[in-house]
Amino acid sequence: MAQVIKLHPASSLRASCHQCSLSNLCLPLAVEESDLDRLEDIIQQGRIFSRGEHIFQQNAPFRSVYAVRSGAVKTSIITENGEEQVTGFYMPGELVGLDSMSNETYACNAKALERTSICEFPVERLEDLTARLPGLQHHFFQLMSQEIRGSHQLSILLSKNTAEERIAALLLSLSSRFQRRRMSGTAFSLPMARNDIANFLGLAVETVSRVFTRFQNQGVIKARGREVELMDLGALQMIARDPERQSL
Amino acid sequence: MAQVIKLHPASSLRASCHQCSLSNLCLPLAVEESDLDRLEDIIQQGRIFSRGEHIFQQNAPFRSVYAVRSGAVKTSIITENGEEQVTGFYMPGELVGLDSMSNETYACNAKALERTSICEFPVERLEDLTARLPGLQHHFFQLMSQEIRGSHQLSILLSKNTAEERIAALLLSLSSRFQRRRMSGTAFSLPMARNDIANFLGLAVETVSRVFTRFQNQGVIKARGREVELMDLGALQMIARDPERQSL
DNA sequence: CGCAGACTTGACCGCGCTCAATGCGAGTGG
DNA sequence: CCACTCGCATTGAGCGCGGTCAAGTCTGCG
Repeated sequence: MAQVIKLHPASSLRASCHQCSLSNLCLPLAVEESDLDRLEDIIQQGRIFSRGEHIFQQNAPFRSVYAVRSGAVKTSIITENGEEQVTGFYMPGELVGLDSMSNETYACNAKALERTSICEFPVERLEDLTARLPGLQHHFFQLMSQEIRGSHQLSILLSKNTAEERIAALLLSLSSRFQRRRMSGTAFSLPMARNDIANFLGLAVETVSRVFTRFQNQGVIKARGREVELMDLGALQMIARDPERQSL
Repeated sequence: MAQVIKLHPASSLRASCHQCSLSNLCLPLAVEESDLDRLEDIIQQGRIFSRGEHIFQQNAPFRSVYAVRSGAVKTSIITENGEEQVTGFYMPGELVGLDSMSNETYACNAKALERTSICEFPVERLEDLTARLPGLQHHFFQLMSQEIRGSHQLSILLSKNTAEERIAALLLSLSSRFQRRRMSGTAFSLPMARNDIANFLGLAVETVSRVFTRFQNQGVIKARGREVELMDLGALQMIARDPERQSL
């Protein structure tokens, strides 16, 4: 079982919310510098999970929410008939586990898609803290609200859009999330397998594969394995946005 | 524009969170009696909306979340291409608007499906209060978390299940929500039109209609217009749950 | 080097969408 | 009271997107 890695003296780790390049994503701008110290006191920072390792498992007792620091995380639910449904992909700066805050147990599985560094927020102490820091409470309301809206967006995607539209939307979402981290928004490596993409988007793997090659033949993307290059962002946006697009 | 109705002296209105038969749905059991008084101070109670009237509109400045007291509410998003997507139906005791707490504006429209009574929670004052009452804060985290999970469930329904399974699941959801209010869980009147059901479930109206008649021919339900009677709950659960069901 | 898992490609078919017509109940006015 | 209309619901015919099944190919890892 992975443990908190202590490569540095505690003081160096303590300081890292301030230093962390993600702090304005994962943490609120609204949180004062002084409040940041209080937050850091309760956080377990930088635990490493290797590829395929679970961060938490469905139905395990709920203790913490988790921020992705590097790498990528996939969340999924095992339905009553034993099938897996991928509910989300989480990139650095994003919070995992907010959907479990109503329960005594985790509502989904969270698994590292690659070597991933995670910060842990124990909820019991977090709720004490949010009660004392109105800015932090507001931030958490915001984060959860965003999660709801994101999930609504996903529902729309799944219920109204074609395979091409769904995949274009996913590629654009990943693009903007890479770009937010000052990485290339047009050439990146997909952290997840085709299977996960298909499952997440409610498609068959074969369909995902076909759409990828179709996009490639149209010159919209280049893809080899998990390496993707978005050649024509405009075209992708057209595809994702406009169900009634005419040509190409 | 509808105004707060003042049929009773203020004192009578003031007391009604205690009296309200929904209080253990809409409000936390965790909230102490004494805290309930504080909550009541900030609530606008019992405003009436007639059928088709908006409770709030997408992109309007966000001020409040709303609890349904009687009637029913439909929320929807207008997408960039001008299409409507129904994101939820809200019954008495349920909170509307939680998906907007990350924003300065409402993320969706909320419309009364029938004559509906609504309690309003101004968020600015609510956040002050939740910061002082840990139980209330916890309750709101729970409510929002439930909303996320519900939306994930919807995503699964939309991405994995057939038309019959989706409709069976909706009927069962409505059934249990009516039952929670001590109303019949087997015979009720749908608050929404077929169109809304279709939109919500990502289906065509024609498909909804066909599935209703198919269910009826199988003796699983009786339906005439919006009046529905669930004849065989077990069968419905079978249909909703098990994609690999054999007979019937 | 060889195997397993991931990805691609092809052939076929069925669910659910589209288009179009009809049924039906409620509200309106002559 | 009936004729008319309008919105909503139902029913039918046809078809296309994407699922399923089945090979085949590529890739990485031991």
